[in-house]
Amino acid sequence: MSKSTTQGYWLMKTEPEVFSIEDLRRAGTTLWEGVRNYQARNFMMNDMKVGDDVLVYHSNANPPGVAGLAKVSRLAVPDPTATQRRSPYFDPKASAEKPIWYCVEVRFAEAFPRLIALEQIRQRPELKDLLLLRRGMRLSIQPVTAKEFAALLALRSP
DNA sequence: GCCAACGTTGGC
DNA sequence: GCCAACGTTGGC
Repeated sequence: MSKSTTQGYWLMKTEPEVFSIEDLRRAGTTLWEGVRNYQARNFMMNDMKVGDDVLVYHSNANPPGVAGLAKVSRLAVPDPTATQRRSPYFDPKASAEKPIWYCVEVRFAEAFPRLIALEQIRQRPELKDLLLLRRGMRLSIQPVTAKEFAALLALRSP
């Protein structure tokens, strides 16, 4: 895959106790630091474009679900935490010359009045193919189709 | 806290 | 390159 010219849609997981949609609201923008999985990194490095829509998903939460929306605001740059010795995301194999890890910047767009709960998503037939619902799916950054994005947004208000 | 499913590591 | 051991993810 490589960067296309069409609108892209993504789902990005975050643990709300670490960084929630409200944290993103306060920050305005943030580098999506700490991704240490090659497949997820490759999505950020190769495919995510400024203006792509991002569903912010709260994982390891009670209940888990999509908490809000963001937009990609900057193309991937080296993840600064990879070379910060005191960061929990420090990777001794990374260096300024060979950063290994990259991250995009995202900008807060909206926090949903109500979480779109995982359980609610499971019940929607039009979302049955969502990667998130696939058994054993742990990928922290996932592509979403335009139809799935629209179907998810339709669930955002009661 | 449990544990299934997955990714990574490292010995061979 | 195989694969067992280990660490992590994340729903429950």
